[in-house]
Amino acid sequence: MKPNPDLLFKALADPTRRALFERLCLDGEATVGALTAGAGVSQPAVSKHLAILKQAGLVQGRGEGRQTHYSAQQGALAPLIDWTGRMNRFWEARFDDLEDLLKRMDQ
Amino acid sequence: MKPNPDLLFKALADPTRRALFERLCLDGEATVGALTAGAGVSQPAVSKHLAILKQAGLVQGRGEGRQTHYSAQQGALAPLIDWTGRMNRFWEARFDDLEDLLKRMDQ
DNA sequence: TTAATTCATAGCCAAAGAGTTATAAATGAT
DNA sequence: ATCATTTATAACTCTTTGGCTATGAATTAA
Repeated sequence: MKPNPDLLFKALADPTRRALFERLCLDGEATVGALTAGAGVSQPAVSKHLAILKQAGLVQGRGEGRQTHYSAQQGALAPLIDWTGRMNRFWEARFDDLEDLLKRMDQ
Repeated sequence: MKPNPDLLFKALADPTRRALFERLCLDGEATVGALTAGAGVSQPAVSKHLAILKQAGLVQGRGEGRQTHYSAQQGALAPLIDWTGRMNRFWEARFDDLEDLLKRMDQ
């Protein structure tokens, strides 16, 4: 239920998968057929990619008749945003230290 | 020189590699030997991972005598932060539309 | 000079991954 | 009831990847 960063990174590492997710983010809901039209791969390939994205918590599928409408899952990127933020923050912390050092040296 | 998101995602998709990068972010510079001690894999494996991280622009190596000091590259995560931000923003846009719709329905 | 240390590269292997075609399962249309 | 459509799964192939050992290249120590 709670998607760890590992699944997210792995899921988004593949360009085809990332393109699918981007499309769902930008254009909203879409059926497998519509997604297959845009992607450069076969329908089974798209279905497999969607399954992986779903497993990672990035998308959800809503069955309606014989077709499945997929959409991006809100908040799914939060762990990624957290992680990148943390890494950046620590770098800035060291940068602040350097600034402090330079300031002290300046006096 | 400008690291595209694909290289970044691919580089950070591997847990060992992500752990190396995290360590460099949190603890600053470290030699290959020191990094190998922490990682659960052989020294050649660490070297290969570092090469990939370097290729992605995530780290840099400073040769000093027979050892190489690696450190996290500042700003390297910017494309990732951009991308996640964009994806999130579009979702929020749709959310705002929904709010507008609900507000209009309310009247 | 010789020996030891540190890192990178080469070469190999097993596992994972992304793609395909074929087909099953479910639904909708005739 | 039959046929068509839509999606998911199965079975397979091929490539990529992450790991290892062995070794080379460069530097430092004895």
